[in-house]
Amino acid sequence: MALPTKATHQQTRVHNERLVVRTLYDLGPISRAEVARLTGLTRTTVSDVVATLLGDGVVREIGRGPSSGGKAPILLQVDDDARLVVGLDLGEEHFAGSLVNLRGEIRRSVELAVDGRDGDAALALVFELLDQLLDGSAAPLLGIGIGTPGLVDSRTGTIRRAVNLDWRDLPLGEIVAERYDVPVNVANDSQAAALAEYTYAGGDRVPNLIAIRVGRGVGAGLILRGALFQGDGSGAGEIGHVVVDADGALCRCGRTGCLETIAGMRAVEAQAAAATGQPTDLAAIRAAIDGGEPWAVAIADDAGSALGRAIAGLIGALDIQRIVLLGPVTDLGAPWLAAVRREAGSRALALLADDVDIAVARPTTNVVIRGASALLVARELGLSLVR
Amino acid sequence: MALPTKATHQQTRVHNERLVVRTLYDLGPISRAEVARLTGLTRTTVSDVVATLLGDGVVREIGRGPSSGGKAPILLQVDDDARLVVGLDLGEEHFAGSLVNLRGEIRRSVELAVDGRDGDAALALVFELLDQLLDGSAAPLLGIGIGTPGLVDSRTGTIRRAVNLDWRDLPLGEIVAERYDVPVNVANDSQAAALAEYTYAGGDRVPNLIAIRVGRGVGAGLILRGALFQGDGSGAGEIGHVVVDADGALCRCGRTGCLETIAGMRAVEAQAAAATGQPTDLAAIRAAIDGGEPWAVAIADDAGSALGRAIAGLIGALDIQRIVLLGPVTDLGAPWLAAVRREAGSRALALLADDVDIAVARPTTNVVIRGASALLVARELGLSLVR
DNA sequence: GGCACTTTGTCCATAGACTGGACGAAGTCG
DNA sequence: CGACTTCGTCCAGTCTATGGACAAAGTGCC
Repeated sequence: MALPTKATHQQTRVHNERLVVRTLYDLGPISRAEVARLTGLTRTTVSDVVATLLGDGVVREIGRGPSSGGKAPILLQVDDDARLVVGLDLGEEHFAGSLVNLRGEIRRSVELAVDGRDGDAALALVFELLDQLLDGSAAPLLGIGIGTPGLVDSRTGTIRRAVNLDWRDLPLGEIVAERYDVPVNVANDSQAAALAEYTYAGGDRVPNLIAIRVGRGVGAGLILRGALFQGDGSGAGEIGHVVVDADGALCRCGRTGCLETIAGMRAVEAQAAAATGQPTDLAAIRAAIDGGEPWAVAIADDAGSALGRAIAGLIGALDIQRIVLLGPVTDLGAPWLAAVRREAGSRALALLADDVDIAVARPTTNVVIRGASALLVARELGLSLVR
Repeated sequence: MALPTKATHQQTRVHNERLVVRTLYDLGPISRAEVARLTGLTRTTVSDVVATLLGDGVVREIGRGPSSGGKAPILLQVDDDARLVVGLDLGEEHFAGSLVNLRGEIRRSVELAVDGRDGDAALALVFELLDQLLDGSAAPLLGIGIGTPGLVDSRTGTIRRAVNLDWRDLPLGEIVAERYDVPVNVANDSQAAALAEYTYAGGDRVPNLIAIRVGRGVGAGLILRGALFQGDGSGAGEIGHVVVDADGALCRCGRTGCLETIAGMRAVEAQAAAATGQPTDLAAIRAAIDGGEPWAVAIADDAGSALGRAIAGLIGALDIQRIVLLGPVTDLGAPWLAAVRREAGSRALALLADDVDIAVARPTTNVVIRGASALLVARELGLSLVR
């Protein structure tokens, strides 16, 4: 059994520094005195820590706040652009990347077409993307976060399997870290989404959260006790291939009746095509739902129900109250979401299900990029997201 | 959002003290110098900490070891009986308890029949059990660990719901802690079992583990990243009430078709009664299975299959490779276990399912008692099992 | 046996970091 | 305008880890 590390004064300091930064980040702009009250640290210590942070440029004084009967407080704020991170989204058709600030706001973006490249050629494309992004960037770079489909071991930064790029056990994190000399974190796309939801939740952050991405595939990212949970083989959250109907349709994974074959984007589109007699994409289905077409509503209900049943299983197993849905299929709108909630609520222990909040994420430019960047932003804030 | 706590010097000290104790506990008898090398602490600090521990009686000097070319080291060892903890198992028919030493060895046991008591009378019985156990005990008591059926919030020690004892939102931990003036930890029986499997696994300890207890109810205890995971509402692992067949039998929770109504002990016995036309308990079913009776094998297969499907969901969601089964229903033996493995293996992503090890726990004297005690032993060693 | 060398455990001065009280600065309120 | 409050800083004090020095107690070689 590996022994944990000893405790030193430096660690105490680092811990408290991060505590102060995080407090300012989440609840800012606030004064030193307020930070002291919130954290339990003395005003002396907070002042000392803040002096360091001001010196590093991570925090700024932005003037006086309203007095509450005494001297007016000097308000402090994290300088969102004091540090930058890179977030990459290695998608199936495009490699996209952005420079992102501490608040997850995108400052510059680059996108390159994959054009069927794989293996080493795909790796070279990653380098090109990074070079373009970093060229002439101003603020110090905290690190690089990478989101990719497939099975990823975030602790080592290894891509265990990414079918379309023909990568297998590729130590991508290590390779990139060496080339650019900054920390690198790698996660799959559902996990990245969960990290984004968690990190950028602001004061509304909760320690346990499930983000479910419903697109071509169905996958979940689990944040448990404030950190990404990946399980023993990096496969935690791979709920898309749990068999929900043994007599169901053949799945690309080789089994039949996986959740993906009922709730996934392709399944939904195939159902719609069968109903209309012609190829029908999600947008068309949504339009039909809005137009009140019964077949479209029924399809949304079916897909949502299947997902809801899977979520009920998650609730029973983990008792997590915040569940965020995202991905293309969420476009199916209210009837779909209602079906998800109905099934999730009625198939788990009532005492647990009643407190669950299932919602669709605010659509943002690029969740994967933001999530990938979150890995590094969180590190600066002392939220060790990967353990 | 609850802010984490600040770091202080005292915490540094506590951390290092525990680090030293754990090193001695796991690798004992060794010298101060060796501890310093293993932990990275200076010899000065280790000496200082050890002085405290000697004063507390937790550690003993047991003479000189062999020299390796210099002054012979003074060997140190944790005194296994320097502290005791109490583990309680509040079962449906009996309340059992034991005094346990730091190594998990049972020193004294007491068992009292419940005889239908509930509410305050049941609470009084807990007190009587504890009084008998503690009467005349020598070594200082570290604390009391309690395992009980039902929904338990381990952080606060509150029993949220225990149907058969008619307890609801009972702050059992607080009550007992106040009466005996020691720390108290409360966990439900599945969680206690998981903790026992984890803590006393010896060199075979893995950070992620699921223990599933199949008796009258079906419940799981989750050890994730080396700590008990309870979810947002203390209900993590309550898989017995996930609906697996919406058209199934009525469950005591009010819904229909919960896992418990198919895989639980009562369901199995009811099936058997229907097949034989007379009341048939688990032992009788087991005998019938051993005798090759088709109806009995079919019942075992049905019950095992349902549990296996639920486990497949867990594997997909969490990718945990060590799953331990325990409780009365495991007596159904090989056909049941085979069904569990078959369904679990064929209904989760093959890449994940292939590495999973599903086994029945070695029957031990009392898993719940040992698990409950583990909570406190681990605390002394600085393995925070509950977070 | 004597000497050089190693290892152990302790002592002591020092440094890093938090604490708590005191104090001036800068507000509010009557 | 004076009493009171709040903010931020300063300073002395305390806790705890650190690193070097040193005596004690071994081993090994000549």
